[in-house]
Order: sequence, then structure tokens, then C-alpha cells
Amino acid sequence: MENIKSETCRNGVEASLEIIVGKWKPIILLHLLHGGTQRFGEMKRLLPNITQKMLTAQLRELEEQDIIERKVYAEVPPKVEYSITEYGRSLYGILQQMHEWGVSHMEHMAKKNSR
Amino acid sequence: MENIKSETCRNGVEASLEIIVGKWKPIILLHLLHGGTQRFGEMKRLLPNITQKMLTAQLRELEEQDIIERKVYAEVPPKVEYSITEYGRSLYGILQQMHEWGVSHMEHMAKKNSR
DNA sequence: TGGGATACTATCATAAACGATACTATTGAA
DNA sequence: TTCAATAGTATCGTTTATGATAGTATCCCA
Repeated sequence: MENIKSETCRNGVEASLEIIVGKWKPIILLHLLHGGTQRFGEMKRLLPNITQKMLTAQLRELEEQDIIERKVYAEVPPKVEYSITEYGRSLYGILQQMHEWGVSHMEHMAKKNSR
Repeated sequence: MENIKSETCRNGVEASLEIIVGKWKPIILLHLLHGGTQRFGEMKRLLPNITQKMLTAQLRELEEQDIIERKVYAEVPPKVEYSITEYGRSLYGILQQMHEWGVSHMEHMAKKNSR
């Protein structure tokens, strides 16, 4: 407990949310955190329902925010690799905590709805 | 580090996001966490730009999820008080961590953009 | 000469989140 | 008898997020 006051705070929490929120970002981050470097096509295969447009858009945003790194190889056919940056890795704690809380929350709600 | 695998994980992280995501939810939660019990009208005053519709909607969702409690007094004019539940309080760690990471992230981006 | 492979971009369409505004019910007090 | 006070709902409109689909560039290989 401390200086997490409503106003300042709001900005901090929202800045974090900006990174991890969205239909695809959490799973993109987790795949990169767990699976390491991946090519565009691999990622697309891992997210069967995402469109190319969405995948590119999400990756570009994460790159802009220094969370992931994009490495283009000058080959034909093209090859582009994505990986988590060291900085991006600092998100792991938050994701971990959200994961744990979320899993127990799902149990909580399941219990509630079975009453 | 452990069982936070992409698939399971995704659900956990997204379950958490469902609670705290939105234009108003983080600040609503923080106000209730810091300020304790509040009446509807007080909350509305604290969130100058929110519409009544939005405020009610967000409060109802949080109530559904057991994060906040809604107490109606049978008076005229009406009086309704909102407060964080004990269960809701378990979100504090996540919000705290997001706050800290977010603040440092804002600094990180500020530095980057001033180069 | 015509695919196939890869990582895109462009255009248009739909869905979800958010907002503006007006309306309701109740009662005591002016 | 009209108004203030409070906590809402209802209806419609806008903005933002997401999706479907088609097109682009390059080089090799059959």
C-alpha cells in the first residue's frame, strides 16, 4: 500500500492496460514469452482465427512500445522474426499474477453459478 | 515460472482483464479501494465525464462479478452505497503492480520519444 | 510462362464500446 | 402545485475494435 492514488494511478494502470489489452495481445505475448522467437507465419498458425491484418497491427503496436523486436531478413521469400525484448520480459510478473488471479476467479464464478 | 502455458494462461489472463478493462473500471476500482464506501452520486462527481448510463453499467458488472457490493437504502430520495468486497480487495496486488509497471513504462516511452 | 512461398497492405464491412439526451418514480418542502 | 433531490432506464448516435477479402512484391523452380 502506498502512493497508488486515484489520479496518478489511473494513468499507470491504464498505461499497462494499453499494452496487454485486446483480443489478441495477451496470447501473442504469452506465445512469444514461452515459445521464444517466432516467424510471422508461425504466429499466424498458432492463432488460427486471427487475420493477417490484425496480427500485423498488434505486432506493430507491441514493437512501437518496445515490447517485442522485429527482425527482417533480406531473403526471398521474406522472413521476419519476432521476439520479446528484455524490456518486454518485465511484463512477465504482471501476466503471471493476472493468470493466477484469473484462474481462481474463474473457479469462483463457476462455484457461484452452480448454486 | 511454471504452469503459465499459452492455452490455460490465456484464459486466466483474459478473465482478469475482463474485470479491470474499460475506460472507467480501473478508476472506479481505485476510488472504491482508496476512498471506501461511496454513494452513486459521489462516484459520479469523482468521474466528471462519465454518463449515468455508463456508471450504472460498470457498477452492475462489477457487482455481478462479486468485486463490489451494492447496498440500497429504502429512503426517499434514494440512497445506494457501493463498496469493494473482501473478494474484490484481492485485486489490489494486480492493480498495484500494473500501476508501478505503467508508471515506469510511461517514463520509458517519454525517454524514447525525446531522443 | 506460370505457380508457390512469405509477409505484408488496402478497402470495405460488422460488432462492441462508449456517449448524449430525455425520461421515470418518490416524497418533503417552498 | 410545483420543484429539488437521487438513482436510476430508454433510445438513439458515434467511435473504436475487429473481421473478410483481395491485392502486392520478389525470386526460384518446374
